[in-house]
Amino acid sequence: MERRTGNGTVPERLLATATRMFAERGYERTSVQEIVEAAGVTKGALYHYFGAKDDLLHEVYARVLRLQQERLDAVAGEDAPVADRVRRAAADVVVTTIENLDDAIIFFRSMHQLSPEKQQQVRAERRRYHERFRALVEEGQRAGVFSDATPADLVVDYHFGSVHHLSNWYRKDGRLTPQQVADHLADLLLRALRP
Amino acid sequence: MERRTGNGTVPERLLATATRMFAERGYERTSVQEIVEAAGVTKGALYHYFGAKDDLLHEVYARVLRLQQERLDAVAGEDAPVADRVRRAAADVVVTTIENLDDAIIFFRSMHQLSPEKQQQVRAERRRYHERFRALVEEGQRAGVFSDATPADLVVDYHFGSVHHLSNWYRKDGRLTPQQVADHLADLLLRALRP
Amino acid sequence: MERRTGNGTVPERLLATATRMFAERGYERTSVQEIVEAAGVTKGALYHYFGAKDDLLHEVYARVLRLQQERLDAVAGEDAPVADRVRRAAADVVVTTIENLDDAIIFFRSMHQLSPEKQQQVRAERRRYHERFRALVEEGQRAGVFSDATPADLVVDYHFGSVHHLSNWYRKDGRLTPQQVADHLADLLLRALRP
Amino acid sequence: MERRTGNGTVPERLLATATRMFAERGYERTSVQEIVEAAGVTKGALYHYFGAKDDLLHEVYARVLRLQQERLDAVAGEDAPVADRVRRAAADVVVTTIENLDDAIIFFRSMHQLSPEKQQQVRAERRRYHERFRALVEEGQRAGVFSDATPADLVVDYHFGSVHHLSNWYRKDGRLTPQQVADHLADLLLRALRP
DNA sequence: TATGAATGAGGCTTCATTCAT
DNA sequence: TATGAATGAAGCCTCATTCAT
Repeated sequence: MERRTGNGTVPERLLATATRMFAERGYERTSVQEIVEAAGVTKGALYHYFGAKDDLLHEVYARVLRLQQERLDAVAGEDAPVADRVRRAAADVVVTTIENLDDAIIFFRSMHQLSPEKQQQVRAERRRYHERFRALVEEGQRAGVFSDATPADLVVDYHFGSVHHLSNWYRKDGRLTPQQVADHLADLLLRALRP
Repeated sequence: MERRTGNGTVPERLLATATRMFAERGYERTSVQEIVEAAGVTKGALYHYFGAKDDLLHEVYARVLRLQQERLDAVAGEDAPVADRVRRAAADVVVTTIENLDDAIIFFRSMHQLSPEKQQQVRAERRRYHERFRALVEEGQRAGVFSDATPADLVVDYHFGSVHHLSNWYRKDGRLTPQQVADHLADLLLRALRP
Repeated sequence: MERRTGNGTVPERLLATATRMFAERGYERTSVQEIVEAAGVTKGALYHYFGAKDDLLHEVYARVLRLQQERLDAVAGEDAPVADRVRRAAADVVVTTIENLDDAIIFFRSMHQLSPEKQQQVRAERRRYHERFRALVEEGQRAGVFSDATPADLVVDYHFGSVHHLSNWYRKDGRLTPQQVADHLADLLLRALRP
Repeated sequence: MERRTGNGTVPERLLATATRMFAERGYERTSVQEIVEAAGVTKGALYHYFGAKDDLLHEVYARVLRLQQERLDAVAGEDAPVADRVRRAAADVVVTTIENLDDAIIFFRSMHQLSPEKQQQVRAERRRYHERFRALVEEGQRAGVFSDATPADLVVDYHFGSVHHLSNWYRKDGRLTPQQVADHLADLLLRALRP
């Protein structure tokens, strides 16, 4: 039976603590000892639930990827004009990224700390996400609602660059709400795609 | 007098080696021992020229920042319509980023490994660059050649996100040349800014 | 549970070994590597119990200070004429210093190797000891059993100089027993204090 | 020809700088690099004049020992009652110690940093000094002007303990002048020796 | 006389992981 | 399920000394 001493189960607490600390100081600068102390458990407990330190990191990636893929699949599958779906997908990924900014910071900074196999796996899932988004853009280009001056691949990378970059500049206490930022960035994308 | 064994002076060789290795495996996963072995010198020699491991990292940043600021200042100061200058600046930063992709990979991934003071310094210089670029966009907005639907700040972050992101997807052996990528990305920016 | 291989627990063995080696060769000339080898454990074990090399040194100081303060407090609080109490305190500190000569050697030679904070702390406790002893001398001066030709402060430093100096000349195999040395030194002090 | 760039010749400047730094931070915590920088010369220059770092330390010892032996020989050889000569010798060593407090700090703290041969040599010269002083005390004991309750050896160590200890408590800005301290300490010694 | 780049050995500390309990 | 003492490898850095110039 899982013990509960703070909020959530032990593995949940460990993952939440690790996420926060990895985002604050970086993966390599956060020791296992510090994580277990902050989570209020012992090393033995951590190794009971996670085989290695980088399993914690991998869990963060898995969580982010799962969430974003689900959101994209949902939006892409809606019954709406393609331009609307692209706009909503573009804005949605901004909002969820901001809402999980710690995850995003880790995501774009620590991937090379994963073991090669796990990196491979993460890259494959990211590609799947990219492909899905690209398909949406291409659908719009074929339909003539988007300019096809720029290859869809590049368009996707263009937009996702700005999403990654959020972790470098967005501040919770800034003057724009997550939704406002999302609307602006989606708007820039749509304007760039105007025929 | 500086000794030469191999190409360049010892500090040059150390910096070049470190740059390559930091880009390949990340700063934390590259040991000082590995750097000096690859550069063919001893640890003592490294510490004769660099006070600490993160001085090597700081040098990479200084080099990138100096180069990009110079290029931007040159382009921004030209005697040409503002839209042309923005397009050239936007494309130029893409080309120089691709030409120094190792630097870029390091730049966007390892800044938090710098000591707090060095981070401060780098952040200040980045801000200066950002401000210069933003001023250019605002100039275009005031002149009416660019839409002012989006705050100039956000526009700059939008574009620079895509520049940062280059280090995640651009491959030297891909099908687009650096100049082609640059033209596409600058074009996307300009299209997004159309009134 | 604490492991035992040899005499005492691991931290006890480490401290005993370090004390001996610091006294023999000095703190700076004793490496952590040598300590753990002599104690039959690994470096990791040492750092499991002591946060830094100078924690070992600090422990020596803490032990000496605690012991001497306890002895002084006990003697000073006795119900006996003040001259007797001073004589006993003066002799007692000589005996315990000789009985812990390694500690004493370290004490008077290595204090400046402690971190500034730990030095501060040690200094504060030494002062407390000094004050207690000085109060005793002043009591005798006020009572007229001691000459007040010399400030009590100086008297205390005079006597303690000879205690410190023991670590420079006393040899276990010399012709005087610890008690004989103690009696002589206490006698010198009391004779110097005769009105 | 010896170059002069600051005050004194290069070797003089080096020795003066090293003395100050050894006293302030300790021998081991002062690097050769720091000494040469503070003295305004280069490493090559230091090694031109001194064969090794610990030659600097040895010079400090040689200087102290030479000076004190000269003073003691002069006082002891005077034509005056033995009690007066002892009092003057006892006071004189206090004054010269305070006047060269840096030397004294080093002397009583760093001897074990010398090479074994140099330690041996220093010990031999100290013994010579000790013997001369002891002879003086014994002369007084035989003459009946001093009590012989305490062995002369112990009397000398008693007094010299207080001299060593000066480096632990004496402050230039304290309320007693060097001469006052010297008089008090010599007085304590003479009072202790009263028959 | 002096330079200062370079050496090479060694110093202290950190840390992910294991394992007997 | 968990503990936490212990391991062992590796990490960054310091420094006295040498030597070609």
